Amino acid sequence: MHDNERYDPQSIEAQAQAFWRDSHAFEVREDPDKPPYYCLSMFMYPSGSMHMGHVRNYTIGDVISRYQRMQGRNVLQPMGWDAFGLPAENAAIKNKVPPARWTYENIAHMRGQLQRLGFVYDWSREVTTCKPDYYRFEQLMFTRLMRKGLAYRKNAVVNWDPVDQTVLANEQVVDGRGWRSGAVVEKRAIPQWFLKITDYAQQLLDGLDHLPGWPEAVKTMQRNWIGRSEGLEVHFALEGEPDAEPLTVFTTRPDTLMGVTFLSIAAEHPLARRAAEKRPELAEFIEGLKRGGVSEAELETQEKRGIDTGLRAVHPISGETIPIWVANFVLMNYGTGAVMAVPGHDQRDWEFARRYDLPIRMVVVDRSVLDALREIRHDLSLGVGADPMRAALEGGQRDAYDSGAAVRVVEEFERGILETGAWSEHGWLVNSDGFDGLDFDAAFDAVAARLEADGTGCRRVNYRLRDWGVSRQRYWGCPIPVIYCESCGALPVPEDQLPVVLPEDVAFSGVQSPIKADPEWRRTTCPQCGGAAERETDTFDTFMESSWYYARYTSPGASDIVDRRADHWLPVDQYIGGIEHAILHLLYFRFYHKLLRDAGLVHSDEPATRLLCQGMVVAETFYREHDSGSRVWFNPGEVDIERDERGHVTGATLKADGLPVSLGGVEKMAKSKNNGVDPQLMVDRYGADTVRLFSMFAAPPEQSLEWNEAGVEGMSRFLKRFWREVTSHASQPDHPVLDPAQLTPAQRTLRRQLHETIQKVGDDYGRRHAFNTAIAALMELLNHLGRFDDMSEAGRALRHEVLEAMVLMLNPVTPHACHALWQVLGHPETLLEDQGWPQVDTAALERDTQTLAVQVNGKLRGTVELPVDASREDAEAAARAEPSVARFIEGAQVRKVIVVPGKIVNIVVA
RNA sequence: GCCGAAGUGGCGGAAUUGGUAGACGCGCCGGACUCAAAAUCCGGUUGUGGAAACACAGUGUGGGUUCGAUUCCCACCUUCGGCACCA
Repeated sequence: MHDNERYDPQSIEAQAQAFWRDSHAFEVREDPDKPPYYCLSMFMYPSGSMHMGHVRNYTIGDVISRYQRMQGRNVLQPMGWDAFGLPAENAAIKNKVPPARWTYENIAHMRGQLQRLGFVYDWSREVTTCKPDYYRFEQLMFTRLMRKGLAYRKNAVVNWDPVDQTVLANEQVVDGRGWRSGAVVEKRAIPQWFLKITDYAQQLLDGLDHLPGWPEAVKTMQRNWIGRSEGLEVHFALEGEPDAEPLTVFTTRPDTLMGVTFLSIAAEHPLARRAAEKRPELAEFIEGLKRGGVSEAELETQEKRGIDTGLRAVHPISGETIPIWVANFVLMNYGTGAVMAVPGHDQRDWEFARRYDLPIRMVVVDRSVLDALREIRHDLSLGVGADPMRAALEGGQRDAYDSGAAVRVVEEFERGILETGAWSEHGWLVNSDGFDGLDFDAAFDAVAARLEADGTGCRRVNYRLRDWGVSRQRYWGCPIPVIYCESCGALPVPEDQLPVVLPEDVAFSGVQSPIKADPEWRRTTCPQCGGAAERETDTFDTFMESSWYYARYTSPGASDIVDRRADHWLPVDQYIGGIEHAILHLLYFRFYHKLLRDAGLVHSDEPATRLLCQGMVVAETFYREHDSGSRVWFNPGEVDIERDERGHVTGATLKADGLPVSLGGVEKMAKSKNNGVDPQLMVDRYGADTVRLFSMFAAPPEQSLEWNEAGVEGMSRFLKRFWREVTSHASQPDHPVLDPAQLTPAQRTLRRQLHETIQKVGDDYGRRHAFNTAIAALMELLNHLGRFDDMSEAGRALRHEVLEAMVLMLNPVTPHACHALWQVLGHPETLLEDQGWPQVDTAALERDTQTLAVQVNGKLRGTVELPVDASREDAEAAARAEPSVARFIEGAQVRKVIVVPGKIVNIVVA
């Protein structure tokens, strides 16, 4: 039996955790009699020790899992390790430990931390992605994709450190320089493996419409990332080379075709390279563009620069000569690597044209300009085309025809386009030969028809999404299962030779991958001709492992990627992870599920039906500035906050010396600002339940959560109070039985509050995932109970009902305390095995009266208490009679009265 | 640069479908208990004016729609997340 007075989290938690562990309480099997529920939290990168972001993510998953289990579902909640990746290599260099050893030690430590927080996983399904028993199936899948033609090899650009002679991750490029060597990074094209995610672009887009349980923000970001656009491919013949391959561009604005004044191509475009052979200044310019990294943020924020290639194209409709420029903002891997420039109607082209003095032409106008032009045309009997219009505007005839106003409208609009900036809205065409007067849609169709008839273009759907480059030139990753043979080419490693094992016991200097440095490892024989051959030494992007782990959990020990058990559990019912994964991981995850489906391994279209993206954990920062300007950061635990008598923060002092420190604002918990709070320390100080409770209470799950130790103490106080309330009630010798029909008004009120709380908490946990308000409702209920000092038999019976329901409702968040208190309340069985969610007694919810707010002209002036069945007339009469209201309508004319039953009466007076 | 999100008391946040802004917690102020302190319990706490009743203002800024807007629309500001090799 537990100590009836004092709440001692350390011993309670040790007992509960031992029980869950020893009884294998959360290991599940497929059970035809119970509805399955698959609750998945994003698995852990084994960085060394758990941080608050993990605590938050996994508490959410654990609360949902335990809640769903109380709803009678067969809940699968697994955990694993996303164990390959760059940090292990960095740690290896720093600490002179092989990446494998560092990783396995971290996993062992962090697994213990998860258990100490009371997160209950089915550990029999644990996956560790750096082990051959996991990655052999990743290799198997890849070889199958190769055979299907969904994996292919092509050149792609990477960040190259010319000093270290190595490829750098974008993260390792700081201000355009290698993070270790400090050398200016270059772009370099090397052959790499790709998966054809673009073949699935339309499916990935359409699938979003069938995911009502995913946040709109994530779906919108994915839609924009996939970036479907409908437009035209336009072929511009090269001047003087009618038989050469034309320069093809893609445009979503065919209505602006007649406003093209130049073409822009990427530096890597074949035409640019060809032209550079004859023009040293062009070659130099292109060479200069190789400096710097490859990240899109870096490319897109660069100053827009370009150079004339000297090549000329022919406009497919007007036959005009159009110059071809190389521009640094044109990306080779988007569209065709070439764009038509319409400076009058595209802001980026406009800026480029102004900078290099290229012509700007107005070919689309708004309604008012179109009408003005029509007026001028009528008066002057001229067409809308460029030259007649110019003649009309410049010919000095405007006054003679009394069209000055119309002329000014046109001139002003055109001046805007020439001098202020591009007009990029849809409008009506002018200066466009036979297309004048057409609107966007009509022009689109007319231009498409014209080009298709001439063979100079066609309609086309284009996606922004690019194929997924999966090659990494690193050691600590899954080896790509490919063999290169001089005579047979690139071949998949035969299935019976998998896995291709990554050696773990290696010396790692950081400059070169040990498997690249080891000729023995590389050497193999060709599976086709039996001749000497070499292995691929690149490894997979770690997003490969995290794209299918959710499926492997369903089929532990399966001899294929997954087995039939996958369809029992999939799709995942609830997936939980950080918003930073909104695009990349979650798109690859969805893509991979479709690959598994098309391989016949699963029979659903999407991997997860509901998604919750939790926010970051942030904390206040504290620092002192040295004379040199450098800052020393102090952990929140080392600092005391000072306040004035109103509670405003006035400053902070360091505990160590009592002298002031500066406040640096609230930031994401990070080593660089030393504001990380160690979960382990918090668990040691307050217990896991308190840490879990605070992380669920302090903010709604999708917002950022500010860690604040005073708030943690508040949660500890609540749990102590609850513990005392239950234990002192349980110390009463007898247990009267509740008769709901025989209650006093005060008892009925408390019972109504209880059942309203049951209703709200269930809705908050299950539907809204608003754990913070669920906990607030339980706190309120405890406050009501604290004021309820009825020690009659009925009063004590009601208290018992309230406390029992509260133990059940708090159980998902604070399972250790509830495990103990359930027994304190006299239940011989454990809460886990036998108890469902408390039932709402709808009879207890009924009320006799309700409160209506009364407004005069929308301002609250009072409230009235009325029977629940009061009519609108009764409500209006009671509202008018209320003295605080009557004052404001006296002597005024009542224009209108709005009655919203059960809510409000608004009296509108003149 | 592009895509997405957020902004409410001293602080974290609540207000679920356009209907009483500030639930709940922290902090602070006052009180009880105590020789005292801690712990605990009780009360108060958006701002301004007022002894009070009460009045006025108030949800990032500026506009708009509505009987009524934290909630819907337009523009803007600030902060945060992502941008394809961090995971």
